[in-house]
Amino acid sequence: MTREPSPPRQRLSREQSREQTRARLLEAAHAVFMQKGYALTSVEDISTAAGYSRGAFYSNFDDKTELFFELLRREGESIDRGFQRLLDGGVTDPDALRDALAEQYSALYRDDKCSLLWMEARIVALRDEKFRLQLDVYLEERYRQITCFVQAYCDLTGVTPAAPAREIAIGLMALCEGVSFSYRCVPHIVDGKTAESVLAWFMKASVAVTATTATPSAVAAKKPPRPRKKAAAAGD
Amino acid sequence: MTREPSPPRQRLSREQSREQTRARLLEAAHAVFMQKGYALTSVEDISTAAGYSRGAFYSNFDDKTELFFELLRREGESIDRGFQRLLDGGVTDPDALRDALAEQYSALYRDDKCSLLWMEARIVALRDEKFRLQLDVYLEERYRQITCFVQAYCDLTGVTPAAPAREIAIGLMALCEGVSFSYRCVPHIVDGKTAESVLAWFMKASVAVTATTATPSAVAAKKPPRPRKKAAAAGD
DNA sequence: GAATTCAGATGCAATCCTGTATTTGAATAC
DNA sequence: GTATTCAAATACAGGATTGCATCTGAATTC
Repeated sequence: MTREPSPPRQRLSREQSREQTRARLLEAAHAVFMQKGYALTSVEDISTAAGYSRGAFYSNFDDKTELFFELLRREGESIDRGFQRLLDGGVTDPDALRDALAEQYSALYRDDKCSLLWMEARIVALRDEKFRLQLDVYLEERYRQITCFVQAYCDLTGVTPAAPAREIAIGLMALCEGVSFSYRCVPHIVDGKTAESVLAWFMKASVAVTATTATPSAVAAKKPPRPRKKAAAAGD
Repeated sequence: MTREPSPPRQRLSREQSREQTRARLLEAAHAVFMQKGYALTSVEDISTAAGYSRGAFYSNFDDKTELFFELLRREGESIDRGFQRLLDGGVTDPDALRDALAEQYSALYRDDKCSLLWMEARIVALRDEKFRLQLDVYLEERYRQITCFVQAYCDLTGVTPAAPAREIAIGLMALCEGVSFSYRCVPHIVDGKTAESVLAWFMKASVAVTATTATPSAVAAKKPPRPRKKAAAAGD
C-alpha cells in the first residue's frame, strides 16, 4: 500500500525486484478486493493500486484468478503456521489451549487478514472447478488441523468427545466463520463483544456436552470442573 | 424459466401482465444468480433467461440492485412467515419445538431457496450503503424472531438461559449459516449427514449449557434439574 | 373504432475490461 | 562498451455491458 520512495536502497537483483512487484501487486489486490469485492475488481484496479500498469500485472500473473489464488495460498500458509505453532507449542493446560484456539481464530478475523477473502474464495470456487480443486486442498488442511486440536483437547482433559472430533471441528469452524461474517456484515447487530461471547459460549457448551456426556469418572479423575482463569477477555 | 406458449389463456390485464413479467424476471434472476453469482450476472443474462429483452427489464426495475433487493424482500417475507407459523403453531413440547426450528432452518438451506443469495446480499451490502440499510431491516427481523424462539424454548423448559436469548440466537444463526455455507461449498468435506448432526449437536449443547450453567437455585426454583427426556441422546 | 397509453423490443453511444502485441529502458553478460 | 535479456509500459483489437432514446403493437379509453 505505502510505497517507499527509495531510501538509500541497494540495487535489487532481477529476481528480488520481480518478487517485490509480485508482493506489491498481491498486497494491493488484497486491499482492493476487500473494498470492491473480488468479482468487481478489475486488473486495472489492482495494478493502479499497486502503482504499476497492467503490463506489470500480466507479466507477473496469468490472470486475476491466478493472483487471487496465490494470495490465498500465501495467507493460508501463514494461517496454518499459526495453528501449527499452537499445536506444537506444548501447551498442556486444557483451558489455556481452548482459549488459545479461540483467540487465534477470533484474532484471525478481527484483524481482518482474511475473513471476507476466504468467503469470496469459496464462492468463486463454487463456479470454478479448477479453483475449487486447489482451494479444497487448503481447506482440508485447515479442517485437519482443527480436528487435531479438538482431539488434543479431549486427550488432555481425558474426555471422550460426545461427537467425532471432526464433527466438532466442523461445527467450530462453521460457527467461527458464521460469527465473524456476521460481525463484519452487521456489526451494529453482532458487535465485537457479542461475537466474542458467542464464541466463548459455544466453546463452553462444547466442553459442557463432552463433560456431561462422557463417563463422569474419567473427567473427575483428571480435574475438578475448575472455574477457569480469564476465559474470554472482552474485546471491543 | 419455462415459457408456456399460451394455452387457452384468458387475456391478462395490464397489471397482471406486468406482475407476471416481474415475477418471471425475479425467478430467472434467482436462477442465474445462483449459477453465475450476483456480481457477474448481467441484466442481459437475466432478461434472456426470463425470455424477455433488456427493455422489459428496465421497464420493470431501475437496475440490477433494485431487482436483487425485491427478490430478497419477497423471499425474506416467505422465510419470516415460516418461522412465524412455528411460533404461533402452539407447539408446547420443548423437544418438538427445538427439532422444528432445526428442521425449518436446515430445510431452508437444503432446498436452497436462499442460502447463497443471502450471503451474496450481505456482501453486496458491505459496499452499498443504501442496500445495507434496507437489508438490515430484514435481518433484524430475522434475529428478532429467532430470539423469540429461544426465549419461548427457555420458557417452556423452565430453564434460565446461560446467555442472553439474543446471543444464543445470534450463535444459532451464525452456526446455521456457517454450516450450510460449508455444506454448499465443500459438500465432500461437510456432507449432508455431517451438517445435520453438527446442527443437532449444537442444539443439544445449547440445552446442556443452559441446564448446567444457569444458577442452580433459579433452575431448581422453577423445576427440578429434570433429567431431560432425551436431550443428549448420542446422535449419529 | 380511433386515439391513447404503456409494456416490451430494438438501436445506439459511451464505457470499461481483457489479453496480446509491441516498445522502452534498465540490468546483466560478454 | 556493446549486445542481450527481461520487467514493465504502452498501444491496440475485440467484446461485453449499461442505460437511454426510440419504436411497435397490444390493451384500454372514450
